[in-house]
Amino acid sequence: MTGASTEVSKGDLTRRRILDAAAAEIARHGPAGASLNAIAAAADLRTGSLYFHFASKQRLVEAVLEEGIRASLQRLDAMAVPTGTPAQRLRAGVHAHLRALAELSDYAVVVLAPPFSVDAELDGFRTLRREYLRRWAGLIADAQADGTLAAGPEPGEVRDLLLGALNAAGLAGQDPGRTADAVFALLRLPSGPGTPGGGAPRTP
Amino acid sequence: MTGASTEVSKGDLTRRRILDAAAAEIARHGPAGASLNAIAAAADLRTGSLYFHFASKQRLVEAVLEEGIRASLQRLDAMAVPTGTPAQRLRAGVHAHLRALAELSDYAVVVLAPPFSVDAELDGFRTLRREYLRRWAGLIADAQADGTLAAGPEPGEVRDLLLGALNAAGLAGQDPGRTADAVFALLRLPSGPGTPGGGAPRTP
Amino acid sequence: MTGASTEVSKGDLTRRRILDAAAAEIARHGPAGASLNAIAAAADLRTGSLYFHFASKQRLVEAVLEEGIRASLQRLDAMAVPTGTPAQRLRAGVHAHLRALAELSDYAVVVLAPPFSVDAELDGFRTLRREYLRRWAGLIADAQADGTLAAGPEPGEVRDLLLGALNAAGLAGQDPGRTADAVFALLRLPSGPGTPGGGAPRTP
Amino acid sequence: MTGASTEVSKGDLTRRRILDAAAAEIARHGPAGASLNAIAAAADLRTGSLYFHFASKQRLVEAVLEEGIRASLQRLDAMAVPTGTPAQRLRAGVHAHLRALAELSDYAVVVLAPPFSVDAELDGFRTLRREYLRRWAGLIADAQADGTLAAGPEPGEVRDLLLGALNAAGLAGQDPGRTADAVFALLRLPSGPGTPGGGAPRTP
DNA sequence: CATGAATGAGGGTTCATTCAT
DNA sequence: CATGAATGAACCCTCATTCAT
Repeated sequence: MTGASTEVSKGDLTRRRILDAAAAEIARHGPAGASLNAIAAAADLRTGSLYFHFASKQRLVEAVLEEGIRASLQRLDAMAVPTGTPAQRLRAGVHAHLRALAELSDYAVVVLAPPFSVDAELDGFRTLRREYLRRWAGLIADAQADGTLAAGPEPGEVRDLLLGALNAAGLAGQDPGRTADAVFALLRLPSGPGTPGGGAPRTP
Repeated sequence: MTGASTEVSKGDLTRRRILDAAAAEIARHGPAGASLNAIAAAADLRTGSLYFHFASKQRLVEAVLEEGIRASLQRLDAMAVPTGTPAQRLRAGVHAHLRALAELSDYAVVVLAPPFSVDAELDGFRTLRREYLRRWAGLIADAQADGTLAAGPEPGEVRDLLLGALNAAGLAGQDPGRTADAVFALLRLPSGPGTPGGGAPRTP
Repeated sequence: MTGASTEVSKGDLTRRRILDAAAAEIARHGPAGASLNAIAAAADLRTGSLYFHFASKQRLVEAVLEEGIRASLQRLDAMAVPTGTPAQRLRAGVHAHLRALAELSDYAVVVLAPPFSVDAELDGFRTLRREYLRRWAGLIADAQADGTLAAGPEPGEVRDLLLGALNAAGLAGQDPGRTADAVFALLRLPSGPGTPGGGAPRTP
Repeated sequence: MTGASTEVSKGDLTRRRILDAAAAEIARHGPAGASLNAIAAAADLRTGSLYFHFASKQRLVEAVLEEGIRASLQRLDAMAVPTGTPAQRLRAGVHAHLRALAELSDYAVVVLAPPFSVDAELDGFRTLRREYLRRWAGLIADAQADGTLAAGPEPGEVRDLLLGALNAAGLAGQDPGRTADAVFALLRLPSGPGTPGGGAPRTP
């Protein structure tokens, strides 16, 4: 054998390079406008070599989308843990989402800006995205239940508005900390003692 | 007779058909992914004929973008008139924007979903868009000045968040009236007597 | 208008050039092995230009096949007219088929040598081919009925054997007249007065 | 143990699997249209592994052709033995050819449907094929000499017609026994006592 | 023996664009 | 105004082939 079981093979590294290049291309030109030629060039490969790692452009796009939503979900799970008050958890969720936007950059753009033709089956992506949205709806519902957020509108509606706001700021390149503060202020959330450590966690 | 100045010529009608078809194509596949063949087919023309009306694909895209932002600006001007309290004007602006989203459909998608490659010069579009954003920043600043909105964050920041929220709801096809109510509730705006006529204007 | 109604347009001429080039390519390499690049080059066009005249390679192949079987059927109709004795008509059919092979060359090869992947729908072709085979089965049945051919085997079986023999000779480039004489001799058909004019018609 | 000379090694088995898969692919899509990827997949190998057994696609095709003609020749040798009357030997040859068509299936198709691009050198195949055709010409000449077949046409001509007829029936999947009977009837060969054992040998 | 990974050439197809008619 | 016809570049993809492991 050539190494321990946790070793990343040469193929895995290439695959990652392709994914990164694809995320950048798709972020810039959309799924339909993204060029495999450009992606291959950015990954330092000939175009045909992509097909050793992904069966089609469609599959490559799908992998990028999945990767993006998977990483976002992971961040949300890590921060918005089920302990704490609804307000605390809501604030943590906001921070997680903004962090994902900032850290995943191209992947986030791809995932979050999808009016355009994510038309195909993409089942893996859709499943993960639904899970992400469901998680958020839960956070919102709890916050509505204890009065942190206005109780009238449906949780799904509120979630769409909130994520829409966060995405717009994140895609525009706003600093996550500032954005979080602004959102909390607009929503009239008490900013003080809710967050452990007395302040909003910033991205490192 | 081909004379009277207010008459819409055959050419103008064709131009409009092309614009509508282009807006739909771009909304579906993005500027890069939109096909002139498909646009021409939807407008009941041969592809080459497009070039009588628009000098290039770039110019056609530009015209669609301009048309979308122009119509949005027009709606904003018509509703958020400089009379009334800041709160009233803010509420009117929200209604105008949601209305534009609902009524302009494809054009709105094109204008509002812009991470992707609006790469070229597009000066006309950019000028109008800047004007639209400036107008909104004004509404926000006034609302912050009288306490309707939290005063901490910068007006531009707030505007991006607010429009981001509205766009997300609008693109998702939410009912404008419901969305407006939800937004006002979240922002803790008094919903009652602020709006002339005693309630939120709905789209007809 | 630019000319009389029977005029062949520039497009029609190009279409014919493409068909001829395609027939040659397909005859040489089979449908699957035929290259649109090569066909376009032989027709003095760039590859993409083919698509103005044919929607796909599949459609082009289909058109070649149809053209070949159509021309064969036309020759059969012209020669094996329903007057005359069964023997006369059978002999005329043989001459017509051999003539088609000789005159249509590439088209004939394409039509007659089809073990390979004529996999798609090709309805037009199949209909014409069935008609051609039906016509031949009729000729054979009549010849069996009056003793010209042995009566035991089914007409369809005999037709397949006979056409198989003719095709093999034709594709090998044998002279049609010689081949016809050989076939008649093997089948012990009286060669003399059966053919109007006292002999087998030769290709000019 | 890997030793004994009659043992089939693992490599030989793999080689056979490749040949079978190649014959099927070529039969379906022609030599030019056949894909090494598909062949490898059908043989349960990665594409690159084919090159351990065959130096190139060309060589693989050549091996399939050789195998097909070699097996046909072997059958002809086994049945059309130089004892017996010319008529008996002709009949035996017909049976041998039809049997080869039925039993070799894909290999037979590949060998017998050769308008398409057997373009390369393929010396082994050509030599064997020439031998096969020479053998047949001998059978025919003898049959012409004793009046079993019409004496006019050249033996090579007759052979092409006869094999063309048999191939057409064989490729169409006709039952070998029926086909043989039909051929003998059409050629007015006495069907009775000529065949040893009093009847046409059928395929088991 | 076989695979994983890559390559360059070519495959069929669609693209935006041009221009004579 | 609009079309028919053509083009060259780019598209996504598959090919046969190589070679280190």
